[in-house]
Amino acid sequence: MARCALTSQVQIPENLSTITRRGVSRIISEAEFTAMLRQGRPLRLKMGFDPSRPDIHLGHVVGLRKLRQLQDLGHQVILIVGDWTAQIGDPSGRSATRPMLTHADVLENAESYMRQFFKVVDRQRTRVEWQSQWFGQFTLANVIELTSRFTVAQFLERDDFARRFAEHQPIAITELLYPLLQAYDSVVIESDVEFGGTDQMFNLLVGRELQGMMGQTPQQCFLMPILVGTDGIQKMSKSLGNYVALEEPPAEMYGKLMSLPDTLITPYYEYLTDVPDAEIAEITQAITSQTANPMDFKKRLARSITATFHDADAANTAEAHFEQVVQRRNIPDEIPEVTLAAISNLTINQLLVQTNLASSNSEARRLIAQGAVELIRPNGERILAAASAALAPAAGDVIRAGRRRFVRIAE
RNA sequence: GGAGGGAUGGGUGAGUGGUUAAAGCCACCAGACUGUAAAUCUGGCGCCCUGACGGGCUUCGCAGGUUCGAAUCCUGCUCCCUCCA
Repeated sequence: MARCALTSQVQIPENLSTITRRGVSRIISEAEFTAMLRQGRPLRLKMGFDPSRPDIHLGHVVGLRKLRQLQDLGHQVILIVGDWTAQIGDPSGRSATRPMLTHADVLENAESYMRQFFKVVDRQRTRVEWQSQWFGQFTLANVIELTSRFTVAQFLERDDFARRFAEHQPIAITELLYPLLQAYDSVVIESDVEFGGTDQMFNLLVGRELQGMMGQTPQQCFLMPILVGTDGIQKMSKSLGNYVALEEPPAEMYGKLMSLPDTLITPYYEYLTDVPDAEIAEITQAITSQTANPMDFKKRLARSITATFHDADAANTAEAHFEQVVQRRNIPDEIPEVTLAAISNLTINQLLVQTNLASSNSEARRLIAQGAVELIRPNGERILAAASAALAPAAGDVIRAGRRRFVRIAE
């Protein structure tokens, strides 16, 4: 509805709480923001990203959905590609010398990022700006002018700087520059509202302050809650391996969502779906009172999210796959194959390694000892592999190693 | 410029000459159970040989050395952190 009316006026919703509360950790300042919304002019919504890490996962989606909601009311997203800082490379972390990204890498990463970004955000109402447009001409004089506005003490206030300083962890000088560059972006595009996770609060506030110093109306800061990853403990992040990527294949996406601890069902509904608040309250109630099986809510969640990033068919297929393989322990429809010739004369151990069901001979031995390996005949007969006995697989048989690893023997 | 501290298996972190393939925790894998790849419980978790018992090899920043024996001691190097100036 709103999205087809590109030229229409900005809408002002009567009930702002969907915008200002759900999936929002904090707005600085909420009063100023609602006043801005009521002005009825299209707001410039700033969102930046660093094309050194092109993968988007569900943790990022919380904020992207908020952008989309505001776009649907007629506001404008300005996506800033941090190509300039990305080419320097990220100084943080101990991964010593990260190779400098080439211009081609940056372009490629940016393209990949945007492909994912626009699965949620409306491309029609988005303007893309590259940081190099303004930082390309920056001189040392500009840098000095910019850095002179803040003090080291101010910057050491930032949570992670303070923590790392206290713990004697390294802080690179360039890292201190990051908030400044990000803040300057806000000035250049005259941002009205900037979005980021709660861990971005400091950076967003520097932008707000700098704009004020430069005589602009300070931007509002939208802090998105940190999404807890599939481990149920730490924030979703690629390096922790507890993430669900947007470009994950459907079955993988669905399965990862089913591995969420039950406690995460409610927040995921709240942050990642349009299921109404009242209904989420009912779900929460049903789970806490144990009147329903949480698995069913989780299935619905997994289906819904998978459908968003793929489509309804893919989501249904993923669910069928899950029920078949995980719940009923049957063989999946599509599994890798090896030819009988390729594995003849191999011991069971070697066979498992050859077919990637085990990473090493020792691993294969362990799996067998643990009773994880079996041969499944076309007629359904299952023969558990024992360390001493030969398996003698024939064409058409399937070898299973653990719950989810299979290989079929072809002619 | 000076002084001190540190580098251990995917992560964290014990270990200061042999009982250490290296504690504990996390992650991961498997099995049981089940309501799911949830939860819980049990086991495993360097590589190679072995049906097993067992054996062999490699590993504690890098390179040398001392010793019957080194993650542990010595020398040099690389990298990191802190404090003083």
